Amino acid sequence: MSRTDPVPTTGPEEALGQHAVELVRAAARFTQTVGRVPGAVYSSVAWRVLADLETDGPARVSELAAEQRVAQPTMTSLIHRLEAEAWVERQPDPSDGRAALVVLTRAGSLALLDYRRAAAERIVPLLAQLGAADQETLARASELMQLLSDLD
Amino acid sequence: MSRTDPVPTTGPEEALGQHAVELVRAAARFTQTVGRVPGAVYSSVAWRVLADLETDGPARVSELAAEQRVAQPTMTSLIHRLEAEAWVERQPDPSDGRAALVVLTRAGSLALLDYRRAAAERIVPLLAQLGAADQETLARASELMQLLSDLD
DNA sequence: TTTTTTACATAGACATGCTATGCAAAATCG
DNA sequence: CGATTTTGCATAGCATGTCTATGTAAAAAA
Repeated sequence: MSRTDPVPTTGPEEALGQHAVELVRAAARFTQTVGRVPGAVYSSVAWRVLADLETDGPARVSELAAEQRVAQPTMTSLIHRLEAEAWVERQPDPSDGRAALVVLTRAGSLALLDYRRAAAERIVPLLAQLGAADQETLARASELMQLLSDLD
Repeated sequence: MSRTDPVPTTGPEEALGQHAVELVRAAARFTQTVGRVPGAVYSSVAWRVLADLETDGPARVSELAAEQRVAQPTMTSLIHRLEAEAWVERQPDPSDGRAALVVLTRAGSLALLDYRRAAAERIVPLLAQLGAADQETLARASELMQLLSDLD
């Protein structure tokens, strides 16, 4: 198979598809390059779990796995790591002997606060280089991306 | 350390910071939930490397690492995996005996095409549920996220 | 020509993700 | 009510993805 033969491109009727692919690419690249917080060891899933626990209170492992779209064993091992950091605690669920309730600790809240501070420090200078209209566009896009994530 | 003591929140002057954190969170979650293509084994970095090779032609390992904001050994091992898939080839750089030029193969182009098709199939139905104005907002946000990634 | 720098590979560590499977508790069924 | 099925989580085992530290060979500089 030669490297020089052209590969057919998509037709002009698929503008929405190209927008879709472009959006995923841009969001992934943005997450990769801008969204990395210096010194942060854990993935964005970890921080979103902590944020969800802060917002919604204690939750089961399987609930967290479903929310974050990861397999249950993946969430089990993440929770174990967060437990080792003392950022969450595991409590028995009084209404179900099989389940465990994952609870955010104060140390977890503080770690989340530090993470958010570091993320803001990193990104605000970039956003500040944009005009007000573009900043507004990105704010609205945040809502839309959240909405699409929920739709999924 | 109790779990119930409140953690102080940020002041009202930091609206831009909250927007910044929200944007990162939304982009990361969108990438995690919507951007996952069923059956895709490799990370989004892998697909972006292939896309960059397609757009810009052969590149060195260290160039690719810098572009994707990963360490050089990370890119080395990724290129080895892509080479095992026959999606890229390594060619000696005629002008530098140390360097290796990474070249996209036709199989790599086809794999990229399949990936884009699968991604579009996954995301277009979601985008189609939005109004034209929101679709336009997301298209502009794609450009802005790319711009911010480049600024970084 | 010798030294330093550069480009890439290797080693080793750990996080993140998956599937398959095990175990114990809850729920269901006969 | 006892037996079976389902459910919630843990464990095992594997591959990817990421890092830092270090090695090697070629190029560049001294």
